[in-house]
Amino acid sequence: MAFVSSPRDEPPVPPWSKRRPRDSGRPRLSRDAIVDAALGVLDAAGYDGLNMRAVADALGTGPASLYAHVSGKEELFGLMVDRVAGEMVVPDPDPERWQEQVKDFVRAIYRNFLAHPGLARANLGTIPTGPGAVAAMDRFLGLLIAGGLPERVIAYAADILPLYATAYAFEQSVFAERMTEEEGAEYVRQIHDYFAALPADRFPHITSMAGALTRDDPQPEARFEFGLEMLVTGLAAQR
Amino acid sequence: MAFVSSPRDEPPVPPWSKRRPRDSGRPRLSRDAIVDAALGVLDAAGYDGLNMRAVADALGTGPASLYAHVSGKEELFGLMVDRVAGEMVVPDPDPERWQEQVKDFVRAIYRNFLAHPGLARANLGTIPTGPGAVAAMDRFLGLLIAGGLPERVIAYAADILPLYATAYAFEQSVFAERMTEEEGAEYVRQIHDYFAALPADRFPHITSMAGALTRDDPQPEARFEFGLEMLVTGLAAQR
DNA sequence: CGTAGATTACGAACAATGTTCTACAGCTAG
DNA sequence: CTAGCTGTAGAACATTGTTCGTAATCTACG
Repeated sequence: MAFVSSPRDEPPVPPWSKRRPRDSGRPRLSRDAIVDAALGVLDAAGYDGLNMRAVADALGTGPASLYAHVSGKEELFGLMVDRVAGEMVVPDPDPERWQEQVKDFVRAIYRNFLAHPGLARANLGTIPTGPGAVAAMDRFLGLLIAGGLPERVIAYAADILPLYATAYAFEQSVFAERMTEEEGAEYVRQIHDYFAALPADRFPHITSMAGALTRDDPQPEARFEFGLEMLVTGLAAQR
Repeated sequence: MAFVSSPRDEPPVPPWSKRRPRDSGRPRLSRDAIVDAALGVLDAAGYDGLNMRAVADALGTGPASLYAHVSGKEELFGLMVDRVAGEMVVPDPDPERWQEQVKDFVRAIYRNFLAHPGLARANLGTIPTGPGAVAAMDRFLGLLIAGGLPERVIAYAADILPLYATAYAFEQSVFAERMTEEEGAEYVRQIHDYFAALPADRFPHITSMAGALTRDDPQPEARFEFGLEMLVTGLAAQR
């Protein structure tokens, strides 16, 4: 019973299991099947390609049928976020390594949202209260408690660290959706040239730092790690 | 020449200056007038109320007229962000107080985005390159340079600190748009009761920390300040 | 001063999308 | 076997971003 989020007992990794219940005789729909299909559409078509008609098509039905199981697109987003959150594996706390464990958890959030582009957008601005998110949150709190932090600090950190991972993943996925890797590199090059070509008397720092400001963008992970390091360092200072 | 962002020499505070050029004889539209009207609509009707028809109505014209000056909604969002960014005032660097100056700048971003709910959403996932944003960024870099940080650290911090302020403001404004202050307090109370009522054997930390996790939500500034403190502390450790 | 060309304005319409209306099919209870 | 309920789905409605085609206005030049 490691995964409380889902009523199914299957291994949690592939969400494509019951994508098309139409194939067997009965055209039965369900919340789980809809969430599965929606995640499939999201992965295949991105945030802009995720609409109720596309989800219904993936299930071989019409958009109206979804509303018998889901109140609307917003609730569907919430269910998708919770499904992904429920698939997170959080280790048992090891007080000796609490900083590394906390970082690993934040990294996992980041990667999960990158894997499903657009989900980060759905998570921002909600307090996730589904079973999957609650389970992950509880185990995350365990890691912070093992770090010996005061309760108020834990409460703040439990909010701010996931926010950082979500915001960063959101920013990344917006770019990943809008352009390919090569186009992104080309875009960064243009930004670099634009910065370098600005009038140096009015923008002395941007022009002189144009290289440093744009060089590492092909490796966004390094920047993410840097911010994570900043946050956890600041957190450890609160003990 | 304090404000490089706008071609106007008026005081930058009230954006309602040329809201209705229809009143005088000539029905002239302009990018600036459209951005002004859009910011007015955004403040009055929120993110969901901001659409091309509403902006056109505020200018006494039809939606098609806007497309002669603005390529679409996305560009309009970018112009709005840049307008607000250009109104930011960044002090001259004082090496003795660099940490406080950096914090003030991040706070200013946060407040600016809170003042115009929904703009944060438009800023996430873009590298702002308009004149207003570039000017603010350059002066921000000056503050970080005065702190004596290495160049690579400055480049990272210049990206992560605004990202934090933007993400936090985005989260806040989503709630502010969806519910009033009292409704928000009621919602937090419900979350608290939900956390406290969870089965304590499966979610031991959430249940025992339900109070701490939800108590301070009426004062989101404290949480914002805490995260800012974490970041700047971690930043200063990199000197 | 007047005309031609270009720019701007904008009503109308198109396409995409979230959602609801309404009718129908199939299962279950009595 | 019938009544009713639940789930299904085609059609349609409302909203919204955007484009088309035409009219109005301005600018440049003779």
